[in-house]
Amino acid sequence: MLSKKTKYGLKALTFLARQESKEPIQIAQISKSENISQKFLESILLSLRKTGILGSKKGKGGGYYLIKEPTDILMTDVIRVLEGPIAMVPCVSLNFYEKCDDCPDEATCCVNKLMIQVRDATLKIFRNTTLKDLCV
Amino acid sequence: MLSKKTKYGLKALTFLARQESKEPIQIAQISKSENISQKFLESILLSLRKTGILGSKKGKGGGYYLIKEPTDILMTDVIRVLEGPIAMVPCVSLNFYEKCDDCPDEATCCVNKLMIQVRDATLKIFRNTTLKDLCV
DNA sequence: TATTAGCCTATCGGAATACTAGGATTAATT
DNA sequence: AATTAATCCTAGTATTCCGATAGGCTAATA
Repeated sequence: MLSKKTKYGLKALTFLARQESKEPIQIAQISKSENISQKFLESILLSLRKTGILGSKKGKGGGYYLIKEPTDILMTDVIRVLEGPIAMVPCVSLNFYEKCDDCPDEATCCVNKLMIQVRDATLKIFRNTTLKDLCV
Repeated sequence: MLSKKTKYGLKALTFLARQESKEPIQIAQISKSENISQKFLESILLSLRKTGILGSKKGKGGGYYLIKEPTDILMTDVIRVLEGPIAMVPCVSLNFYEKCDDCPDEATCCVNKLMIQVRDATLKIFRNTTLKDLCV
């Protein structure tokens, strides 16, 4: 299940990508337009800034803005920041790999093989989708 | 993230599918072979029985067994019983649809469109995978 | 210097997850 | 009939995570 954090994050990013000018947009404005709790959104945007997807400006007239062009922002990056691993099981995660403690051997694990397929299919979509594609 | 319930359930089903005879297998045996807490496994197998994927025999010499051939047991059915919705968001779920309360219009929702793609890709895999495929 | 807006940490309630306990029930064996 | 072995079933618990909130701090602008 997709977390609200990810959902809200994607909505906020899309909102920013739809702006014509590149002036900073305030949290309050995004929060109202997209029906998102302002304080919660605040923490989401903060994490997007810390990972280099968003830029921010403090003080009066401040807000958040996209650092890169929407066509250059890949879903793989966004999802990994917001949701964490794309894989459904740590033992098939490319970026967040962890061995299962109950599994003696990954090579013969039925779950492992199935989840690799799912991971690859999902990755294929996220790698081929940019923020621009979400704006349509 | 895949729940342990689903993971254990898949392992147990695969274990049963690998058996040569169709005699009932006891929970204790599966639990030991697959490193799964017996009591937890008990509740998982129970739900698989209630949804018609497994059969059981009570009393001495009892246990669980597959009702259908492994080639006739689809991942779509197993996953839906164990994990619930395959979709990552209720608003794109085929079997567990729910409207989002924060979304005014699904047609223009950026998350919706993306998650439909993911759902379809995942469904395609689960529809083309049977329990037999997991046994290899 | 006053105001605005992001920065940051801490916390909290509720829901879901991952189990666990213990008795009831059923069936085979002795 | 008694014993044993297994599932059935309800309930409960411990822990973790999620979504959200509170409140002060810092930086930038007017």
